[in-house]
Amino acid sequence: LVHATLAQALLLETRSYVLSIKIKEIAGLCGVSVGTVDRALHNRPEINAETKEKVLSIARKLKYRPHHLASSLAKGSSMTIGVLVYDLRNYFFSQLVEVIEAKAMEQNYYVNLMLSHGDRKQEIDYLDHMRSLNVDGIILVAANTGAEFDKHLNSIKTPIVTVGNRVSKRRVWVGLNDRKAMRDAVLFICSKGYRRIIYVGPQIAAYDPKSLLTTDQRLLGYRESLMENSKLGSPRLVDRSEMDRILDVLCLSDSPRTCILCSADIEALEILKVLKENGIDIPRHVGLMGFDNIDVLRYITPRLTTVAYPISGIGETAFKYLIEQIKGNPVQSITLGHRIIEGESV
Amino acid sequence: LVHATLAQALLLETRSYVLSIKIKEIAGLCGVSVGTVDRALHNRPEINAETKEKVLSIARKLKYRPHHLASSLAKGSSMTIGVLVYDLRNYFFSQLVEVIEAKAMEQNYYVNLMLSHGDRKQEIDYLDHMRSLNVDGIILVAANTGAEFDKHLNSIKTPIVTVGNRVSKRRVWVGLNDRKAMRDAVLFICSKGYRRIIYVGPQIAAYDPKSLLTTDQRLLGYRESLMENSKLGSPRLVDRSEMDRILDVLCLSDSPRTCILCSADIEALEILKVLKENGIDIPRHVGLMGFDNIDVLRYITPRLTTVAYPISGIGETAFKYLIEQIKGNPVQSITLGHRIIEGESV
DNA sequence: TTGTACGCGTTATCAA
DNA sequence: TTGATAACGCGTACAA
Repeated sequence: LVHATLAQALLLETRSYVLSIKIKEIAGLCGVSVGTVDRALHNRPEINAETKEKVLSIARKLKYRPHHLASSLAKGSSMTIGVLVYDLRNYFFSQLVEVIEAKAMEQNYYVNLMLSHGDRKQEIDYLDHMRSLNVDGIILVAANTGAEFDKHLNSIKTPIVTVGNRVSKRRVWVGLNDRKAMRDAVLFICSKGYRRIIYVGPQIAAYDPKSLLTTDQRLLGYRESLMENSKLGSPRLVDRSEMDRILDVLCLSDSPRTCILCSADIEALEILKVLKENGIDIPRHVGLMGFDNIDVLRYITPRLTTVAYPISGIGETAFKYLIEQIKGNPVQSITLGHRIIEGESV
Repeated sequence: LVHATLAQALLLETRSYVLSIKIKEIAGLCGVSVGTVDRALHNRPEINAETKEKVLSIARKLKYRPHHLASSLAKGSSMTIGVLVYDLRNYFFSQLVEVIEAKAMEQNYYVNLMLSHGDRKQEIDYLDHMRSLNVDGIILVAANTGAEFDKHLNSIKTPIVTVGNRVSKRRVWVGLNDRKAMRDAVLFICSKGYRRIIYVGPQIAAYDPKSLLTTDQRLLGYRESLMENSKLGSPRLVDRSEMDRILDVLCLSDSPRTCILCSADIEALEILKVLKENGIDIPRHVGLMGFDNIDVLRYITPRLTTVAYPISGIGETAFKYLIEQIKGNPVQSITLGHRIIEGESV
């Protein structure tokens, strides 16, 4: 403080709480160089204990805070991971993000969350944006798939972990075997004596059997197991957008025992609502099965039968794998387990 | 291109798609200065049409993308707004964030979303972090309240709009009149013939009547209207954490007609579950009312009576007001309307 | 132990 | 119409 000029002393008085203070100003106030201030702030060894204490005390007094942009630019790293998901109203995503954020905080990482709304252009744009923010790694629930996009991801020289939707089979990924899970669902329904299974999901018409998107994998699982199981008849698909057709398709009067299998709980809830409104009893008149085990199911009656998987586990694993990659350690993809939750609806 | 050296030509071949290219490199390839490249990229008038075209074509070819950190640091602005909320599993927040993100995208703003988890220290830390990111404005659902925090917010020289919880009465804020809304809820319940109203909410014990937090305002509204209405008896409060006590408190046998009023729908759903499990019929044995009108209510039977308000409107308004502030236009706080949704539970 | 000076990638202000 | 150069705030190798 002895070196402080009048102007600097004044600055100490008035500027605290007003403008953010810079390393250079602290240096001026302490009568040392910016290098020394830096050494004090990052407690490096090469510094005298007294000067260090002086610098730190002034820094505290003036509530110094490093300017993150500047430091990230200089270091080429930002202690930040980018997280890119579709949408937050979807329980899977909000839960996933919560877990990742909590884990990141523990390890002093910041999270930069972006929403693609499932828009492929937007997704690419945000990924490029993330790169230009010097994020240290990216957790991605991809809307794009395929070789070209995979190549684009490679061109971003940042570690990436994909979650849920797979971009390609080579890329690091954390998720579950959606196809197998849906096959298990069909088997489960069968075991309960149903002889017809209708599938309801989004964008049924645009379904691509080669796609690695979870929705397509789920539909694929359903189709496959129906094809293999002759007594179930051929697959019957209803698009989410034509939910009102569900009653026609059911043709309750003459049908064999029927179950509606949904690509997601949220579809199942929508159908449940329609069925209730039409006085159709579940599971007496028709069975209903969901997928995801979203949290609100605990408030729904009848208890919905569904497929559960560890969302928190997926989030934790994705983060852990990302950190490993950032550290330079190689990691592999992992498939987490699923299980059927038997409710009262099948 | 004529000015490109061999090394530079090589660079053009191999480096595209590999590393991000910089303005300086484009300048080198085009044989112009960085200033000129900048003029071309930001199509400023002071540039020759030909050179501009040349620069732009190279930039396109090499997929130039401005480095956001560097540009934000230099400009002192980042075309980014910070959004700080509690938690994303809460429908109010996820919906709010979705709307803000959509609006921001329309106007070419990026969003940097952070989660405070309701932690006051964390909140302050993240706000400081935002400042050090040169965000142009902040939308804040505050966990802190009071004069001191208000002062701290003033010290951040960034436009701020608070949502929901008020920090102080002077600060720009968008929300609803929670207190009045809860008073209306009590009146509504009364009008249905109930003579006892029990209130369920979080942290009842820590309730501070001077606080501007929405939860406290809601509880205040309940207390006030009960005090003023002698035939309802004195207020009875049950903390969320002791939900199991609810049945004892009810004392269904000897009681006057009772309704449970909840600080939020999510509490009401929890109670609904308990009541259902105990075979208590709603609204015959007891009434139940929520607050928030969260989206999942559409799947719940009986239809829950609740208080609704325009979440999207709040988000849009908050964003609009923030942009106005960023432009330097003064804005005032605004209270949006609420209304009671009459279900089948009261 | 400390100070200097350059680099991070862009923007902006001068001269030329 | 251009180019050189100083910011932006911090990190760091190198010299002292």
